Amino acid sequence: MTSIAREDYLKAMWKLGSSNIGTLELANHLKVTPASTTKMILKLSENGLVRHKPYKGASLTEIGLKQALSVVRRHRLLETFLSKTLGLSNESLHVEAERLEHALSKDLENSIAKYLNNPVRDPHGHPIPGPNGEIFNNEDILLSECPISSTIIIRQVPDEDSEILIWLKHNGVSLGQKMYIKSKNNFDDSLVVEINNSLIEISSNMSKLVYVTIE
Amino acid sequence: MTSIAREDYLKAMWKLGSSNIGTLELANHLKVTPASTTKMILKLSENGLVRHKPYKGASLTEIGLKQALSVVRRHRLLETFLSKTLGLSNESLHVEAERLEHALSKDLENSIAKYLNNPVRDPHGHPIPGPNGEIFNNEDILLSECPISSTIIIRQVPDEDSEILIWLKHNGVSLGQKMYIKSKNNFDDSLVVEINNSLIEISSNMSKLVYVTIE
DNA sequence: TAATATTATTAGCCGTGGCTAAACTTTATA
DNA sequence: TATAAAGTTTAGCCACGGCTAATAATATTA
Repeated sequence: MTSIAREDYLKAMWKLGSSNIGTLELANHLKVTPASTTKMILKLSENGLVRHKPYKGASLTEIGLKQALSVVRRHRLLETFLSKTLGLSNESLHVEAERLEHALSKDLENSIAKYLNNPVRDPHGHPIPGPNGEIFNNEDILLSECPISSTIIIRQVPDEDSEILIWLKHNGVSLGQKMYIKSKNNFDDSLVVEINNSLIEISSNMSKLVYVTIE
Repeated sequence: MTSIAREDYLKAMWKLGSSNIGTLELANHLKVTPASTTKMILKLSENGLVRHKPYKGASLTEIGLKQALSVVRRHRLLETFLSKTLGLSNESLHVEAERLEHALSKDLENSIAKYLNNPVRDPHGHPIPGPNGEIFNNEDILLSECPISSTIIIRQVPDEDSEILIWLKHNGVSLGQKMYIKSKNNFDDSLVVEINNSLIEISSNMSKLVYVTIE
């Protein structure tokens, strides 16, 4: 009744937000056709994991959400585990965890969590849901929404799309890093920030993928 | 074209020996019906991984063998890795590795092998095939075949069937352990061995599952 | 050797999770 | 508001990997 495909759908829905997820949106995210997506949504709906209003969109039920968070937990624990033991680069962590997350038993999940001292953030700074789906209160805000002249600390970077990760690394942007926001370009919303006494420009797209706290 | 099921068939065939593997035998090992097994054998045969003579039995081709050994390598590396990092008990290692082995990328396999310094034996003493299927010359012999009055060292214990593992542990039989073979019962082939100055009886079944070297 | 038991294969079904093509809603635009 | 475009669903196909029931080949044993 659970399967890799189903877990992938649930996780994708969780990533796409809380309600009214479009079939096309979900299909694109999973790289399958909309027809396949509709079919799966109906299946998950029958099983009480998803709410679905035809032509209007879908969303996770409580049970579906819990299962989605279980997958996310396994994913992020695996990233943390592989990072700590093997020292894999941040760019490769995601894709490896993506394959392994479906094969992790509850026992092994528990062992890994214990080994890591029940971490609440993964190597990208993302919160790791607890064993019952509890997620700590996440007060981080998007870099793009920070006021000018504030000093901020990088808290979360994406785990997918390794190009961005490589760009970030190349420009010395890593978790825990402090930056000072110098100015914002009103035309394209790009930022100029000071980091280690040097100035770098951060595009609007980029600044919408990075979460920070204001110091 | 590869899949979990196919990998399971290949690995099972490897375990069952080199040639003329019966459909029923394979089916029982995999806990599927003989009909399913025939079907899969035909598929694998079409793909050049298996040789098959109808009603006569099946065996792995060179390519099939290589793929089987790749699965075995992943399995044994995972057991070694989980044992070293998480300190899992020998009894639980097998079942966890069984699930993960199919989700291990070549990259991650390499990382783990490197991390472990390219081990040639897993925690049960089984040889770990190399990245191209090379397996070191295994000179261990079955405990059941040792002459009386020989001193031997335990080299390999089963990784499945945790009852046996628990019995072994309970009786102080672990890898590297020395024993002296006192006597053999000619009726049931059970052995009496001396281990840490105490005598234990080892049934014939058991002694056919443990590999040793003679000191 | 003939009857029987064992083992293997074939035929045909099922659920899963993809796909394409066609039909149907909803939304946007002229 | 009528039409076009975009998004969604349905219908029907396919490969995979199970299953049962029926048939066929091989082995055993009387």
